[in-house]
Amino acid sequence: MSKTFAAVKGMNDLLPPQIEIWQRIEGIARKLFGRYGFSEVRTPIVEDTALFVRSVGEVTDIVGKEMYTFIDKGDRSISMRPEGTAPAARAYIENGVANTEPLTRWFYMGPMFRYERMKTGRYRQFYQLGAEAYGALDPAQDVEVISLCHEFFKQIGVPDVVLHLNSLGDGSTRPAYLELLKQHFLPFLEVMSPEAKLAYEKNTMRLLDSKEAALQEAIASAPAILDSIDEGSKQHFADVQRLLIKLGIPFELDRRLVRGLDYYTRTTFEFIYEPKSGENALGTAGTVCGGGRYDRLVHELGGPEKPAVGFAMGLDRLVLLVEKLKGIERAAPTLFIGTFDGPERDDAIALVMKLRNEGFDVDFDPRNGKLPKQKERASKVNAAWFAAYGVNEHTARTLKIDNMRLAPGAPKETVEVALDALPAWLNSKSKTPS
RNA sequence: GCGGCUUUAGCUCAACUGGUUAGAGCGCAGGACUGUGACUCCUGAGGUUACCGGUUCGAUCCCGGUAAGCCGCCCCA
Repeated sequence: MSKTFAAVKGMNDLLPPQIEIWQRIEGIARKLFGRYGFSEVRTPIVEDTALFVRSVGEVTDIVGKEMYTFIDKGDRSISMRPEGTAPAARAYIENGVANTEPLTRWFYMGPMFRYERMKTGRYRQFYQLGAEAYGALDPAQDVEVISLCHEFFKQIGVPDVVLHLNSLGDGSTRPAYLELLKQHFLPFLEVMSPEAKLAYEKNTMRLLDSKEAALQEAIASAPAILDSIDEGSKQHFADVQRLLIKLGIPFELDRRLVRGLDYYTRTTFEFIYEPKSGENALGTAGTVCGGGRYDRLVHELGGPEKPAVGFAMGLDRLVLLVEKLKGIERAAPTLFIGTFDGPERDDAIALVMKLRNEGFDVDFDPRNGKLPKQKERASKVNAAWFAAYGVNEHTARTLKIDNMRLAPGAPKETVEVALDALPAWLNSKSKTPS
């Protein structure tokens, strides 16, 4: 016996029937994002390590300890992308897109890689769907992007996703605010865990979304960044809220929402799954989408001064929710054709292929076998209709087609359709899957 | 990275305080019914009890290690 292999920890096979959920979600995304004016881009899985160090931030966990980094044969430091914003920005700059159009709206979907401790909905190879809008400073751009997320959750059928909103300001007032925060948390240094102390030193704002029990009181009384941001950002944020209300998109102001990546400025938001009743299938990993404005990133990466807003959604979590909430809707053939031994079998097979090539969902059992078995198979794949094709049908040029979606015990329903009339008949049936 | 829990058939789970052919339901395969599914009945296949080691006359059960999965922290989508 030779050794059997298992997928690398944290990386999963996506197989039928679950894959159908992925395809459905991705299909909805392509249509909806397209309608919002966003075009798809695909960037490489790996990038120069320095790209992520510069954009995501050297002290973040993502860059500090979670990247899959290696030296390639040309002695370059390469990293598998841990997120999609930096690669998109790199592509935007490298291809000089800003020179060809003043406003650019992109979306991407694909695998990202982070070496993390696994949990439900959190894997080392995970899938993100993200959007980036470059070139508009106007609050309308923030709101367009948020509206896109909002509508997307609606269309894929995931309710109870709550929009949390905050603003981090344009950065000019941040040093002063950080000083204020440090003052505030100073008396609590003794009760902090080592991790929290580290955060205090390196990334003080992160303390605001810590779940440490000893810090909850300190967090509740901490100064809000919203109170110390610059006037321009305040006005911007007010406009964003006004527009959201106009669009009927509910939101909650969340002063603790700071987000981890260094590049965020002004508006930041998260969509968090918060079911009103019952268990939360995602536990504490309820953030299903995170995003915001990053007006300086493009310039900091060597590009032109271009403001930008974007977000990234974790598809793994959404698939989990859709599966739990709606189950899996399998694609099913409209018509299943049973075959027999004998010369007419070739004609039956030819008929199946012809109908398929004309655009109909028609299936058969390539193993042939007994007719009851074939009909059982038709039932298993949830075919809507079943017809045998043998010598009788071949000479009569007519199929007797049984309805396979009757309630158990209901009287049989059989229709006779001439072979020539099959395409027309299928056309009338193909849009009625129970 | 830290703390805790878990792992038995393809799936969901059993097996008294360690006791010798590890069971069930679902699913899968075949038959009852050689040209018509579902319901019913019968039959069958499928397990080194995650892996490695220890204690014991004897381990699915107790102990240790490893791996994978789950919960919380951390982090984040």
